[in-house]
Amino acid sequence: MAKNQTIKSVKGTTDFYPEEMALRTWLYNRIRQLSESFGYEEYEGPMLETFELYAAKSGEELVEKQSYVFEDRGGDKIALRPELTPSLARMVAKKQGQLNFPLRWWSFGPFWRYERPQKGRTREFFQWNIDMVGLDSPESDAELIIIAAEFLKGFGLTSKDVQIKINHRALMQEQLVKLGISEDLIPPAFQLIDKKDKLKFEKWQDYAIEIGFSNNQLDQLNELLDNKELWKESETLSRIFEIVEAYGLSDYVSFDFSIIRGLLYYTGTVFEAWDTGGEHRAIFGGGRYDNLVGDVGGNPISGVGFAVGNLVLSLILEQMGLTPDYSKTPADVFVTVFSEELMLESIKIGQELRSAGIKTASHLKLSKLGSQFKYADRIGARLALVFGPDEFDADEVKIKNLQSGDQIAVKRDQLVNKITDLLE
RNA sequence: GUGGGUAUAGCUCAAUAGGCAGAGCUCCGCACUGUGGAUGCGGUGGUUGAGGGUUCAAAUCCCUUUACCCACCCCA
Repeated sequence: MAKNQTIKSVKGTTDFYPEEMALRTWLYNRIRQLSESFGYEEYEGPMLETFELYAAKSGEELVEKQSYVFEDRGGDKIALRPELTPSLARMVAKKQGQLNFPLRWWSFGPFWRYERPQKGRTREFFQWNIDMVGLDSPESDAELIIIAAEFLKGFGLTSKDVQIKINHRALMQEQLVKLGISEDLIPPAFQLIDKKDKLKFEKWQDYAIEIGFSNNQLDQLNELLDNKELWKESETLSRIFEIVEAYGLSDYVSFDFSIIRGLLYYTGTVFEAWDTGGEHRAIFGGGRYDNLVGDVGGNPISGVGFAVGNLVLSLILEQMGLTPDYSKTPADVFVTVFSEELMLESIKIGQELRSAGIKTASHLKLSKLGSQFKYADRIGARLALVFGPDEFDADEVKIKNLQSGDQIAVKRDQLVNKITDLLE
């Protein structure tokens, strides 16, 4: 079939063929296990939300340019969710009186952002979100950072491969005020700091002057950015580092005054994880948000959490050879068909094995034994069964080990036991 | 939204200066009608992304267009 005749997939979406799906499921299972080990419960929000939910607080770029928005048949403005935290806030606000705080919740699902796809970025992607809502303390910030570090460590990534960089928005604000930066210059100042590593130094300085920094303030800002001990000025960060150290994970976590986070709703601790080579974009990002539940109509309640996309993480893991081998074994046992007369009996044999909990695929048409073995080998089956006239007369089934080529005959009534033994 | 690159068989890629569109792998068949992987032989598979132009002749040169990739922006 000619390529230009196949119907195209939607730009920026991913087809999960069995191999890719195996990776996704593997990732999901690790996430579930880790989340549950810290006592977090799985939840899920809708893929569709009102546009209004994001309009307030998610940040202009994300809402105005990157959201999939459409009008439904009733005329309501609907968005495909570009992130989960607002949905979480909405769900918490809705049942606020009935929930046991602090909540420890996690989720893994699809998100959509209308962007130009490139390496580590697609329009449809998956995210792990994990949040604690209803407890505002350095200890709760630290727990999320610990989970993040354990997550990375669990894959075999070392502190030399990845780093979690943390900062605190209140600390930044304080320090900027100390420089005599006026209230309305603070948001642009955050942007400026965010751009420090992205622009050439001279350009960055020009930009600073342009938004209203004095030369003196600029010098002082540079001093701030070079100050690796600045976190000591923040009680919260000090406590977080203390706890992280108690967990033996200090290597993974470092202070970085340039971590800002684009989303507007973060109010306290903010953190991101990066590969130390600086080759990829951020692996995850998160932080504390004080006002979000209040913003969607609930009583103000604080939360902290982070989101990990599947793409950058997968790229890094694959690059470092930390993904599992996908030994493709959809079926451990493959039952061949010898002849028209014996086909039903072969299918029955397959059914017996399945009843015993053995993953079994049956051949469903007459064809040469050779091609049946070939197929069995290709799908990764470990054993192939032959049931022909000779076996029928002797009340036996032949079991062939597809790796070694050895073949044995067993009595029909011992087949399940024998195969169970062989597969162990 | 801005900039760069690529497009030839299912996949990876060739095709001198414009001159018969090819190879490897895969797939299918046979050697091997009760046994897969190895080997050998044979075969299927193409409107060279699409549309137009120049030319005796276009995968190749020109124009238009689409898709994909990469970077910026932004972010997971």
